[in-house]
Amino acid sequence: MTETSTVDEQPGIPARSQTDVVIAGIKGMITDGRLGPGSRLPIERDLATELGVSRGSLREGVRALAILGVLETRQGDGTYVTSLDPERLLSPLGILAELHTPAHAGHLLAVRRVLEAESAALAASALTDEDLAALDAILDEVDGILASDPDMDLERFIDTDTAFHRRIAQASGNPALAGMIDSLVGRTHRARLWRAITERGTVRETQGEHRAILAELKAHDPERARIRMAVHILGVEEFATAHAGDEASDPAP
Amino acid sequence: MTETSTVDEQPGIPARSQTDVVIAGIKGMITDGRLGPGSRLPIERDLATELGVSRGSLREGVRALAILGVLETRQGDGTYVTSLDPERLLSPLGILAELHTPAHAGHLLAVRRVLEAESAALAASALTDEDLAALDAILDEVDGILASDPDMDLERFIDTDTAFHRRIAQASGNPALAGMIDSLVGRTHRARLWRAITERGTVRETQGEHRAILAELKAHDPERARIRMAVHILGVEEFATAHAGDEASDPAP
DNA sequence: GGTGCAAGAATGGTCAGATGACTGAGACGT
DNA sequence: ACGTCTCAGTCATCTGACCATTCTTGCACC
Repeated sequence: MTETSTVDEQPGIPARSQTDVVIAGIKGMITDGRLGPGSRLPIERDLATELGVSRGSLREGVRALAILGVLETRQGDGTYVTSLDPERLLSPLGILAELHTPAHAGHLLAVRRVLEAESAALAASALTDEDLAALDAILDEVDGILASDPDMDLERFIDTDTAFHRRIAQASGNPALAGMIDSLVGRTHRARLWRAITERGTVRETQGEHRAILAELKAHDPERARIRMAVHILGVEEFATAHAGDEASDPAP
Repeated sequence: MTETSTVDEQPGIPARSQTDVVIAGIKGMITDGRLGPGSRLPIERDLATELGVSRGSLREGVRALAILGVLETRQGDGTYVTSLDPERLLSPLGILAELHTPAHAGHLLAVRRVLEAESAALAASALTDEDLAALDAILDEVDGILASDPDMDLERFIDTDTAFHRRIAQASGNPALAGMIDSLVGRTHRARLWRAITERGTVRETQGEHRAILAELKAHDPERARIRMAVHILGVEEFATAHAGDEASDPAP
């Protein structure tokens, strides 16, 4: 049985399954420097032999690491280590945004509030005129959407909302922070669409709050930007906390 | 070819591979309410048939969702949806802590600083006498470790350090926040051990800072606790940012 | 009737082999 | 030099068989 020999070869790694052997083996290759960002792995057949597992088990382990953003497979070419950037490694965080239970919506929004307030504060000092013009353009587009009420394109509104938050997060200059916010904001489309549909008034309110945030960003005032962003998200957080028992009650700003 | 029929059955889901079909299919079962926390999935053979894929492809998809904390498989029993708690869904975040490149250590620490400062502030209002006694016991244990210098058990020191931060995060009352901190703190053992070994002085300094944090927590002063925690992590963040090019230079407080 | 144990059924875990789909490199033609 | 085609290499998928683990059920004993 190859499991015994594999455990012997890697003392301290309690391998519970062959797939765990694969995951631990590849992670070890990365941490010990044999593989780095962008490295190509040995072909499946050879790597399976090296790790003492079947090709099927190897594939299961590779698939797991792929969804974690560590590896990417290219059919016909090979399997590669990704850039291991925060954006890559944080993308699985979106599953939390998609699948958490309604009882936890408020908790998640509280985390977002903390992160996004920080990113707004950092961005206030870093935003260029070009960035600010781009943010202005996003909000101008929302004005256009609002002008077509009652036939507002709510899908488009959600997209602009996401773009607004994303742009600010990127301007923070911290890729880990931006990646985290991106994952938390970008994958809640369905719930936010639901809220926009059921509570039309929040669309205008959100736009007003976005304008207030942008004004402080333009003033390059970190603390005011932080406060504006925090209160923007706090409204929705309180809504979510109050409606934690409702079906699909996971709103977002 | 089953891929075509599967795409037809789930319009709007651009399935790129059979495993993607599986992942999207199971996620859909969760979001549309057919499966909930703790639910048992159909057996592999039946589920593969239902989704129109082979058992091997089904397994790859299940494995991917398992490592994301969405599913857990029990041999001989079946495959289950997890509790979908933040703790579960955030555990994959630890991969970021393990595999990010040194260039991003400072970024990650900055995120931790924001999150942990917030958790300290929340905890300051929520900590019970029992919690505070437990935190005191942790730091007393560290005093014992320090007393055995130069034969300090650094592994033990790292464990107590982790326990201290974890206990505070849990006391915040926000499981998403606690889960995130847990994932970011709990999986950086190797790098923190390296720092403790190479810079013995930081062990005493850390203990001093932990004592200061605990004093503010005992005083139930959210803002002072926030500041103490922030400056505690800021020191290491600045160290990491200054040594971003060094090998294994990912320290942590 | 209650308890414990063994056997069998159910189900996930693994492997091997075959075939299909895709990619990149090299050869060839213009 | 550039574009196109071919082929070898490699991942993607499927099938079938066997192994390992867990749970359920039946039976024996008290």
